[in-house]
Amino acid sequence: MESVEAKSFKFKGREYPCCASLTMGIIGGKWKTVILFHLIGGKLRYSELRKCMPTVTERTLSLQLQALEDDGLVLREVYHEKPPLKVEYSLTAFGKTLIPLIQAIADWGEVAAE
Amino acid sequence: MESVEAKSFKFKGREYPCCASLTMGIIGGKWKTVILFHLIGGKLRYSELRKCMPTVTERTLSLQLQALEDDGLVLREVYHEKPPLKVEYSLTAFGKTLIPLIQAIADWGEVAAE
DNA sequence: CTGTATCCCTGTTGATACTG
DNA sequence: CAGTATCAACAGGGATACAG
Repeated sequence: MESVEAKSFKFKGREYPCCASLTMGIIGGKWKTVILFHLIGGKLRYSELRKCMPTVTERTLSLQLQALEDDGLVLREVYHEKPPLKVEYSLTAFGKTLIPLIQAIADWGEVAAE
Repeated sequence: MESVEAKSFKFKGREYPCCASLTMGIIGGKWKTVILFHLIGGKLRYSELRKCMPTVTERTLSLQLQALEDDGLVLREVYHEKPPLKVEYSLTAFGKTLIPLIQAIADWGEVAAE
């Protein structure tokens, strides 16, 4: 059909009108890129993430981590062997495909900062 | 000082806790990357942008364009020579520094789309 | 043609307290 | 240690009508 480009992009059941908005729907929001950025270096415990991001609340961090996990970007591993509960977060293989993008976002932010 | 990394990133008077969140503060939101993506190809009139983005409302498109203009990413040129008012939007030099990033965002979205 | 003015709804984020 | 529950606040975004 020669209609005016009505094609849409789908991901996990959500629809987006543009490939750019699909990406933003996944990594957008105030904290997701920050979490992903810190996870580039490797696994981090919940408490380590909080130290990296002192201004986020526990609730928000928890919610964003869940969203990232649901989208398959982040892996959550629980070690409950002994009382000091330990949970580690890391990038999945799919999440790692975002590394160049996250790095570019961080780099641009450094340059643009006054 | 050896404090726990309290440095912040500033842009246009706004403060961000991380270089990644600075970038997202500028190009984040539901529509900004879509607008920038369409402007990569060159100047576009208001009505042309609307055709590219059929699902955005006039109000939102207008607000987002203003925000992009305020941040110095987009140039707004008005031609009011004859009644059919004409306004063209284009990327500024500063806005063009975002092209690789926007392109990467769009590319990732295409690959991730199901 | 290119917007702005209202009004309202919703999602996201935050503060605080509490639990396994 | 690693969260969840609850409540509250706010900004982004949408519908519609109107203006330069």
